[in-house]
Amino acid sequence: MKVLTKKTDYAIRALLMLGAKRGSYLSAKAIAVEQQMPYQFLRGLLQEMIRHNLIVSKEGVKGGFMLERDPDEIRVRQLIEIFQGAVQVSECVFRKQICANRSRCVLRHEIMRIEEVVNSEFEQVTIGKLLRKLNAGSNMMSALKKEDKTLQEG
Amino acid sequence: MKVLTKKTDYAIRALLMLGAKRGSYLSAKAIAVEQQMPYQFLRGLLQEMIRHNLIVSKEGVKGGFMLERDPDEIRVRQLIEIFQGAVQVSECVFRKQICANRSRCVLRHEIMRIEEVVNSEFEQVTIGKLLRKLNAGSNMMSALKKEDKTLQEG
DNA sequence: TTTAATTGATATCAATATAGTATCAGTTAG
DNA sequence: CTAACTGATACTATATTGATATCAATTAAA
Repeated sequence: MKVLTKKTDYAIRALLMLGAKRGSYLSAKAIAVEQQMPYQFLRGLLQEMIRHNLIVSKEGVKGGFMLERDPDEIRVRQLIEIFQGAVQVSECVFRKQICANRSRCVLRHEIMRIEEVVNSEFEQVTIGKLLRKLNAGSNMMSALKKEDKTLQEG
Repeated sequence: MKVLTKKTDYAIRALLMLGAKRGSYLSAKAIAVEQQMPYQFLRGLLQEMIRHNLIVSKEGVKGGFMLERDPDEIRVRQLIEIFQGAVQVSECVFRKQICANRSRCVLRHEIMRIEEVVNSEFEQVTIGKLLRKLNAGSNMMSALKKEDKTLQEG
């Protein structure tokens, strides 16, 4: 069971880079190299994010992409919805319809409850929050490097 | 983002049927017909569950499958692990390895936290619990039918 | 004004995962 | 003996995921 697909993973990391360079344009190539992602694949993701008004672009030399919204307003939940579709339990049947199969119903109900838990968790993770952790951590890393060889797990 | 695949969905519902008929053998065919699942596909799932000691089987005429363990000890989390693999975030890298990419690290850490929430939720849902809901609900359904046309959502 | 660095748009492909089917051998109750 | 079963396994189809390729349009700068 995979929580994040490559698309979402790449998209989030691209946004983190854009969030760290707010105000200036960053090219797809620069992101792809830095984050080690397939260039053309990433470009597709960036275009998708433009369509969802998360970022803007500028064509031509010195062009690139720039964060459009406040990083604290960009939620991982939305990114999951864009790139993986909304979290959903097996097939959705119409509301107020008679349950063809009772056990299916009970199971669905239970899963829907968990689904909401998951959604609210992802709702709370924003690009802004991740950026702050990123910054806080980089100091921690250096500190760790000096006093201990044990680094963070990959 | 699909939480349960058909495999897990079918497996759980098959277990619910077996749980409702504890002590006697139920054939794959009976389950497939009642639950409207593809017969051969279901058989594969049942065999997988035998391998994991969740159920036992008897060959020949009047053979079939029977629940091996206490329904309260069969957790949806385990079924997800069997049929969809353990919940995991993008690719796993070895522990205590140096983080090649810091943003990947931070992201992973956050997702792992949510992953644990999801796991503990699914850990708490057992076949036993679902069975009790199933029984509780069937009464409710009849009650509803009498006083109101509004039935449960599919 | 030409050129190189860029995005826009889109087509295609490969790999993997999911869902489902088919077949045949072995077991067993009646 | 036979029909109703499971065991085992091979196969197919479809969908999803991940990735590549191509060409036109735009733009900063030499």
